[in-house]
Amino acid sequence: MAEKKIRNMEEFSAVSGISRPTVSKFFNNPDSVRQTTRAKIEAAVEKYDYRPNIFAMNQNRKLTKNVGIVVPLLTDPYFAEIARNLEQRCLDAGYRPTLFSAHGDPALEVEVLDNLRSMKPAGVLLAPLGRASDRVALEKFCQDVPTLIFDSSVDELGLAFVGSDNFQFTSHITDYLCRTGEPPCFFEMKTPANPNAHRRRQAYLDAMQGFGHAPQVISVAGEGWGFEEIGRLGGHDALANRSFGTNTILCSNDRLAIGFLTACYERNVRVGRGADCAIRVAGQDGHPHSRYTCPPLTTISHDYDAVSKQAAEALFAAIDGDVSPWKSTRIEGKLILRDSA
Amino acid sequence: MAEKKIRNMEEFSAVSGISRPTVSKFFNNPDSVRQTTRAKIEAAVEKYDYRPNIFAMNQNRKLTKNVGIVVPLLTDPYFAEIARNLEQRCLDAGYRPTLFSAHGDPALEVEVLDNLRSMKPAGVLLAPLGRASDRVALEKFCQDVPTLIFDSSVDELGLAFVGSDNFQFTSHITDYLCRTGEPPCFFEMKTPANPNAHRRRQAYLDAMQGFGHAPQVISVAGEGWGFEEIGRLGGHDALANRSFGTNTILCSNDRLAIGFLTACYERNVRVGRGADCAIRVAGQDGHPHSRYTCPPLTTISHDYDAVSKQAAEALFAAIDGDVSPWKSTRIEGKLILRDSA
DNA sequence: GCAAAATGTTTACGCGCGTAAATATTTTGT
DNA sequence: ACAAAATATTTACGCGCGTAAACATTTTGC
Repeated sequence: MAEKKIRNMEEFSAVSGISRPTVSKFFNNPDSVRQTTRAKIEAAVEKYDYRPNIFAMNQNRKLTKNVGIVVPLLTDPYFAEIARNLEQRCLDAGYRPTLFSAHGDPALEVEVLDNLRSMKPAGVLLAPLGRASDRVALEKFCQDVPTLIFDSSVDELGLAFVGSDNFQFTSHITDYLCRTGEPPCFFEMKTPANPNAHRRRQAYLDAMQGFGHAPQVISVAGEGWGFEEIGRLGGHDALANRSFGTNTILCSNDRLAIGFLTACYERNVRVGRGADCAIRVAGQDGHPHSRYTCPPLTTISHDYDAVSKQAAEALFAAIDGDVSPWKSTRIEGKLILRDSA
Repeated sequence: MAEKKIRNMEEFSAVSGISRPTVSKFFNNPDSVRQTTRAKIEAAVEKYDYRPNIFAMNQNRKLTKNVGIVVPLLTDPYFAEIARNLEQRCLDAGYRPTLFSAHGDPALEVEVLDNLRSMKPAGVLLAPLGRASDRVALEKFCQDVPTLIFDSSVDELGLAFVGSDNFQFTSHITDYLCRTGEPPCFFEMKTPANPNAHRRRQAYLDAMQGFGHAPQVISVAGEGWGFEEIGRLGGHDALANRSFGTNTILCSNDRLAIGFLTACYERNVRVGRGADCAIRVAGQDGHPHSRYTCPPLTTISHDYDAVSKQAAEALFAAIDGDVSPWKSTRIEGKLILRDSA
């Protein structure tokens, strides 16, 4: 290092002893040049700390190495965690990931996609807002940009869908709850943000029927993405009105459960599976925080690794020209037994 | 809309009836052209949905409108929240923010900065990893790119520092705890990730001395960014060994406190300020999750709005040519009284 | 060792826009 | 209404790199 500063690929090609077009090829794909020349170029890169100008690079290439990662709400640790996972996979595959969040706002989601479009991304990993999304805008975007939908499915949008198997999630945990105590009531938002919630409710109803139990769904009011507060307030109401027919509550998701646990605490309702406990509470998602509630929350966890792996690989395959038809991949969750149920 | 597609600024200038250089000026700064021409261009933008190619735009401009926002760990809701705040302010000011996370890894932090450099950002808002950061790399970066440091100060790095007043944080909450019950013990990590922790410990020691109480610091082992688990494990140890001289625990930060509360729960230690409670626990940060612990966590909260506002404004001022000398702005926190203490 | 295949070099052009200079047109102040 | 100031237009070049074509060189297989 510490040689004179290289200003552009022309100068770099001079000092590296390799012609500019070949250098250009190298930066597009190091494997596209001979091993010996690759070594020479890499040595020069090391020595002169040269990097091609990304703006000039991307200007003429029809497809860049950019990949957009869009989530509905980055302040939700679940999305932050899956985004982190995806980001790493993009990096490992030689792409340049960029993170975006709609922050729960449909207008912002559209804005983000518009912005993304101008980056000519090779592909996009998109977790839509769900119900609130501007369907037309999403469809238009997916027509222009190879987009893989994850977390929350919207019809047959994009290249494919990869997410968790919400039916299995709820079946499995309902099953567990039924076999270890009273059958659960289902605690959910009346107007959930995304369609996974509907699947979970349906899976609950199916599972209860399978067991021959009468299902009971408690739907609480509340809009937006402040799930904990919705769960807390709704929990207070439901507990005050003795809405629950059994002593077991299955929440539609962990954030709702976290709020519900707070309501229980505030009402002095002891939660857990011990003899001295009044109710059992379970969540769904394997939220990073669920380990640290009091009591620690029994839940069924997304397989973060598997979801992000399948999603990333499917997108990369599509970018590389794979034109398999739309399909939906749903990955099973794992039950995490803790003290709350 | 729905006219033929405009391919570049040349074509756009034709249909808008304004010369290309003027159109170019407009996109650089809409206020730099006459109102009448601005209206014409904006009408054409609306009609043809044209947007200049950002790669071509940024190629020749010495300074782009890009702003990087770098945090140590985006999966921490505290950083996610402050990043969201900053992002919005950048957008409002007409910049193009891009979010980055070092994911707790010093090597990744350097990589992020390297990546950022190639984006020729007008400025960067950087919350360093802290102790683990590659000091030399940071300094070099700050020399090349106008960088405002926030959250965690590193000497007199960058343009300026904006963050919370950690001395005030700890003084204030120590004060509160002393006046409402037994004086607090201080619960912290032995090798904290960032320098704020040292300030907090010192502020605790000072405050206790001011009250004439004997301070007691419990430093627990643990590396990395899994604060909750460190707090939980350390909490178990400390409780088992009866390390606490008083019934009041002030945690160095909320995530540590959250883990500590879990340890209390697991050991059947009742937390709160009621007569039937064994200990009081308080945190520091106003973590988004602190409202939903059991019991809800008494803490002292960052003024997210004020920090992000001051940080963003200071950066924008510097970008606009303001060359005021380095300074440190520290913003006071607000006590949030809840049930835990 | 030789021809075929693979890879590299030379040359040349274009991408879409920033920007400078000279000139033309409009707006402003009085 | 007129000169001065402000703003637009015309013309032209350059940024740094992608990429195509024709050609030269190296590598590979047998």
